[in-house]
Amino acid sequence: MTDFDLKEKFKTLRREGAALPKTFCDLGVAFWLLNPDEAKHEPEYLSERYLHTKSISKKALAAYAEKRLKEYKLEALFRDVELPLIPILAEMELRGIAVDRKALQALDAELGKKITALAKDIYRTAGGPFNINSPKQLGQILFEKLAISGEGVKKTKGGAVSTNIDTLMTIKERHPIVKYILEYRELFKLQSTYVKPLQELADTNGRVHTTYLQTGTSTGRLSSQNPNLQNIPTGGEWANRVRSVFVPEKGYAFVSFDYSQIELRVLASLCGDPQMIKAFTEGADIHRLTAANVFNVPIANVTPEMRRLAKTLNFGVVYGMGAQAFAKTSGLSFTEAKKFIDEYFHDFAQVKTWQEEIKAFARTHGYVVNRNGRRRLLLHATSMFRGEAAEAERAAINMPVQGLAADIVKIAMVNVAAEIRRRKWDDAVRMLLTIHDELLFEVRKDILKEAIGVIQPIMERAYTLEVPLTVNVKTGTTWGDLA
DNA sequence: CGCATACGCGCC
DNA sequence: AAACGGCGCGTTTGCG
Repeated sequence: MTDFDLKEKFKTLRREGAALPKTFCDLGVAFWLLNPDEAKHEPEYLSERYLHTKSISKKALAAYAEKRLKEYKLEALFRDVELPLIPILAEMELRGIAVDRKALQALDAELGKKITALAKDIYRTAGGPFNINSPKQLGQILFEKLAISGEGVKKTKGGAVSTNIDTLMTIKERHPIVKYILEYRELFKLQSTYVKPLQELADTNGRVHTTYLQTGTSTGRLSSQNPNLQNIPTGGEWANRVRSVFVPEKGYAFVSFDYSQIELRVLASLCGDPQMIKAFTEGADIHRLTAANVFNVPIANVTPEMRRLAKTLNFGVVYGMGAQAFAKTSGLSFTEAKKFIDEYFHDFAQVKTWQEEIKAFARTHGYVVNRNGRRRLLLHATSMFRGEAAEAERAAINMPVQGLAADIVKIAMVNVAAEIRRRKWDDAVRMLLTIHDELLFEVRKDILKEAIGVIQPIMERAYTLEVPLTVNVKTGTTWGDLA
């Protein structure tokens, strides 16, 4: 079977109780691999774009895709990872994940009361009602009507005063209304983005079914929509209440498996930095190591504050962060931030070397590839607009890292699914969600321990890097209380 | 009225 | 002066 959007077709077949084809080829996925930034993957568009004809021939498109996948050395990734993933995603989407509708209803009501009360506080303090959800109106109230000092407050792209979290935090002590706004924002966000939609989207069995977009990112990751189950709040009291509405079926427990520092391990492997490799190989705390290096202190003398900064630095490096951004997220001055970044690249020189190499590659070739041949076009790498070129360079630095991490998770999903099938655990061990570096399962309680013993090593051996992959396992009775 | 955009914010 | 990679989605606002 050769077609576009096979996942949807597989779902239909499964709903009808029909068997899935043994061999299949998804042209949408194929063309996405060839150029993941291509917005459209419909046959009409692709025929015209690549075959220069208005007539649509799946055969011709398939032949073309096959030729190009071979040329780009993407066949293995396509055949062994992306294609086998399709029926797995179809199964996950069909299965869905259960939400506790009573708990959602109660949370909705509770949030509603809190939000109403906060709105009253805000109107009273502001001297009259306005639309708190309108950044424009809020900005006028804060900086004109209440005349709060706008010192140190950034403007938005459109030129208006920003009212985002950062702004509100900096002016928090300048007026009592600000802390009401902050709390209102948090609760309104939770209610409107999560609590209300989840109730709408739950089916008659109380399960919500996300849709995974296999061709939705430029780096190789999956994305999730309608609802997006990859951005459910985590941490914080209210966020945890939201997460806790996700529950396993009766007789099952949730088990989550998350890769520890997968992107940093990938980075260490790609650049071959001896210190980083040693740290991961020995199971050391990478953020402590970084802190010890950039602060020039022994590991034992690293304070929590030093570690916190080092952690920000480590993540930032993967994204191609500059001093400005580091200063902003860390609270350091620009000069201090720059000093630490320079120190970081001095201590981890191979990271710098690798970044320069990949940037040069992007400039020379107009694209980058990761270890599995996954590619991303970056035609702006040679742009004469500095901002545009810098953006492409950051993408060049990030894609091989994020993309390889994505490959590893996908390979793990394929291998785990195969083992579940081999053991005839299809109904007992259900892969429910994939959240970039984490897989969430619901597992029948009687085989909980056994299933963990099977899944964890498969994930840890999914891919061979220069450093070990480690997977943390947690279990729980809701998604909010995994331990 | 629907639609696109700006803004803001949730996650990895 | 200088915006760190990748996403999806809510509300508001202005447009046709």
